[in-house]
Amino acid sequence: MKDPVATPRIHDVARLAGVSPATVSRVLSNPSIVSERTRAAVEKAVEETGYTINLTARNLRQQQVGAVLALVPNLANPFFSEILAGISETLRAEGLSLLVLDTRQTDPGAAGRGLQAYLNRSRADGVIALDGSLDRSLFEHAACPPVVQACEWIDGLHGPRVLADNQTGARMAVEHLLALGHKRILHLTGPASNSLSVSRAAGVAEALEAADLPPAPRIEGAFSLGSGHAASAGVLSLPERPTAVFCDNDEMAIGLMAGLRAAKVHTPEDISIVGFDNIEMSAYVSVPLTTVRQKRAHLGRRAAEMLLEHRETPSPDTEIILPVELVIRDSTAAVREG
Amino acid sequence: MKDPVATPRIHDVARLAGVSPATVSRVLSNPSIVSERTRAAVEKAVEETGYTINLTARNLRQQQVGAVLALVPNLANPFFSEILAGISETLRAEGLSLLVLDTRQTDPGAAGRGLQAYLNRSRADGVIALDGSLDRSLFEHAACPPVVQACEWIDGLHGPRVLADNQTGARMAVEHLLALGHKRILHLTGPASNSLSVSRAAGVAEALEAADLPPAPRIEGAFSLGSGHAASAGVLSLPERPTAVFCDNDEMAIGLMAGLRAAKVHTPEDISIVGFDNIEMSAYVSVPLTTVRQKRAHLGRRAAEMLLEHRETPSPDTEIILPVELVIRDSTAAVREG
DNA sequence: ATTGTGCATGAAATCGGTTTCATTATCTCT
DNA sequence: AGAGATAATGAAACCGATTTCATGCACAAT
Repeated sequence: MKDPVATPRIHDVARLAGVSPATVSRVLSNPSIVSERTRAAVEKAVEETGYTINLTARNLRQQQVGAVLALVPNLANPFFSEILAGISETLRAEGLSLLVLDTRQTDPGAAGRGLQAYLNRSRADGVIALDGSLDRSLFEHAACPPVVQACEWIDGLHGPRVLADNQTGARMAVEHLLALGHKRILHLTGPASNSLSVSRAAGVAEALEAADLPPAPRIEGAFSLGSGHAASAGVLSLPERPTAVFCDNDEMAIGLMAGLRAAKVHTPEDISIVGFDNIEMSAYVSVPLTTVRQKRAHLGRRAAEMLLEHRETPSPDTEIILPVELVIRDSTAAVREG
Repeated sequence: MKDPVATPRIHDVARLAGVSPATVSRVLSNPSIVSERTRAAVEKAVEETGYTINLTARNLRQQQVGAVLALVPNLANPFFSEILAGISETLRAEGLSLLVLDTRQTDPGAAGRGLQAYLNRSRADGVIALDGSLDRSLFEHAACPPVVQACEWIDGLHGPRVLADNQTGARMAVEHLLALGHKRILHLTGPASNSLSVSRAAGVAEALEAADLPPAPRIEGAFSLGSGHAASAGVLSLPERPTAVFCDNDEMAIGLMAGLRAAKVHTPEDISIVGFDNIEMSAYVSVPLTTVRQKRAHLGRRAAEMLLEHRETPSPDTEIILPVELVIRDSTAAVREG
């Protein structure tokens, strides 16, 4: 007693259409080389049987996987998920699947081990790395598929990248504060080793130097609401309280504002605040946030496109820098005291 | 001149270890049935060659894909990405990959068509559907892998589900408002047909009935910050302005507060607001939001576990309802006017 | 009429594992 | 010692497509 509705195979379609499996395959993947008569017959047979191709079999034969892996530091962070949305869009147009892996998820000790298993040509045709804190050695294996770095980058790892113009963004933010008369500007950074923090610090330094001002003091955060909130204590305890803070992302900026508000320090009257990223929420908080806009979905799309190109013709160290723009809202104002 | 560093195959390992490919395969997937001597030899050979298994080949033979597909309505929404994180965690422990698809991404017309191609046994071993707005017919095909619905559910679609206790959550929220003396309570809903909106409306009705109050008037939103913001106009133009609003999610609640604030209507003095979900941001907005907490990561984990069980022994219509809890913050206060 | 050219197609090899089945060696029990 | 059970292993079939290669045929050119 065999299964009465076993899913049809290419062989079944071939028999019904009175042709060989090879011909069916050709109709499906390269119709132009098949005569019109046969093509019609095969298409009819496909229709009748409800045949759908077995991708695993095709992939095995074609030595590919049909999927791209995205490595994100934190899936729960909307910042990354919007980039993912862009990646997904581009991949889908190519018929590729998107695999997602949260790099912070494994227990720290085994983190490398766990990841390594996924960085393999048999698991994905390519990798988009959104996490700059990973070790380059993870990717420097023969078995590792082509990698494109997006948004953040990994120290010393070669290969194509697509980044936002972090340095210019930070410079514009600080220039905006300078234009408002601020001179004591604090930089609330991400983790010190993070590539974003580094390049944004460069932008901050650039703007201050041009204005003949000393380097900005820094407080190190973790890109999270909580770390921004926690930083408020540090900001307020400084001997010379800053009149403005540039934050490495909007979440820290929002957390910081919440902390300052609790201490009766108002934005922007008492202190101006600038963020980075322009997350959707930034426009809806009680003091809409001045920030630097990155086009995240676009960044994701470009990363995916780059990966597809890179697979065809491996490009050495192409680097795409996407422009950013300053969005001025209500969290920045002219400095009050001289 | 052949490739000097072709990736090793199981055959190469077998030759080096002086055994057959079959034995190598056994060592890799079922070591206990191989003698200790041979096992050691094979493991040494694996080590030396740096062999990694070709998953596509294994999957073809084993008639599986090694991946689970998650369907999300909007990848860029943090609400879903946190559930994804939970799903990912469970899958990863099983060695399965997580495929992600944004269901709103295809052009609306072809939406079904595009999705259909992914709802196929050759693309995934199982599906976790987080989008209740999809049509059940998409899943009612022989070729569709087992489906578990999570968070939202699809009208008329059978199969296991894991949901938050939406009705109780809404009831608790409204009971909280009633206890504060509110009687004119408005319900800011998601799209009318959304399964979450429906069951939360039931909870609202339940609470009001128990208090002998008429049904709550409703305004329909779209679960977004923008739609919450837009709803403020509607709230304020009502002939009898409500003293409290229960919102179907935190984002709408935050958007609504922003809109009310702009109209100089203060929370909670002038109007109390309750949200749903307890997104991280809710604790950091200027008036920390009273809301209903769902454990999203946990929900994701349970959904994945359910799918794994369901694959082994298809369970009919198991439904898991996860408890929720009320988180009281600052956006609700006793009603001022009698 | 013969040879050459190109198109359409089928037979069979192929991708790289897993699994069945048969075989041999080893051990146990009477 | 011989029969039967058990364990370890290899040969070959298998998963389901794609692709190479060979073949047959129609048509054009000589």
